[in-house]
Amino acid sequence: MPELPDVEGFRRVLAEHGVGRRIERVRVVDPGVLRGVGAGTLDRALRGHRFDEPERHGKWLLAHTDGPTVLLHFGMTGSLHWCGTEAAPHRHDRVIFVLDRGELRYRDMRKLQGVRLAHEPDEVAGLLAKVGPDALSVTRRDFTERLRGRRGRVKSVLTDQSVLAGLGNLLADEILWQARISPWTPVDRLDDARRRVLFDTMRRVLRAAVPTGRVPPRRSWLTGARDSPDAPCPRCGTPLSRRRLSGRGTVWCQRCQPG
DNA sequence: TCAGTTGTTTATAT
DNA sequence: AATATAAACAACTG
Repeated sequence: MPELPDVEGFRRVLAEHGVGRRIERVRVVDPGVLRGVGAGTLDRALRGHRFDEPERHGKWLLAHTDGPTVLLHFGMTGSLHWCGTEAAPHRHDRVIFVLDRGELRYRDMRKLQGVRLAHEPDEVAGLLAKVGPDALSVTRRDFTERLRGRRGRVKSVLTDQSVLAGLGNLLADEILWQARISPWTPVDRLDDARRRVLFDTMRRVLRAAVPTGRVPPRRSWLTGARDSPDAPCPRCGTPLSRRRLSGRGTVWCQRCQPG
């Protein structure tokens, strides 16, 4: 699930239940999700510290404390939950931050990404060095600059986290469908007007999705149709087209998005 | 049994 | 050098 709006939802969970709370201990249920840090080190580094206001950058969640920072990435199936200590364990709880009030649980079925630890701000910067500007806070000027001079298909560029951070497969398809731009369009063939439409549409889709904490399945959106195999375009009724683009299942409307 | 899945990295080819 | 593609990672569903 996790794309920018999902991770923004996890940030809110952490902001609501974690900020100001003391970390009593860290229970690593499955060390398979730890990246570059061991269970003992993680626990010792965080014990006694309190969570500060968290940040999100693209699909990364930065769980700051008054000591180190924990970096969470949710891959395709991760999530973050708060619950009381007595709550039943979930099969896919991998790391549990035991607080002085309840627990924050990093849950993930597939373990494609995981949990990192940064002792210093420089270490955080190092881990995010290759990540582009956040899709929700990037300016139109910066957005345009970053698209200019790139080649390849517009969808591949939009989902390239080093160009722009936060857009995944669903969001990219949705934004391009709403902007009436074919995902197969070479990005260097977009003129100023089309780039502006793309930017405005991206912001509109993100702003609609973020409060829901997901990419919402709406009837009037492509998201509401793409899961049914023979679904028509919600806008014009034309049967939707499906094909793989850079290895990802891609859905678009040939009539609304010519190219 | 087989294909597919909302992410990222790596190897290989162009 | 930059892009494109496939595979790998791991777990599960239809």
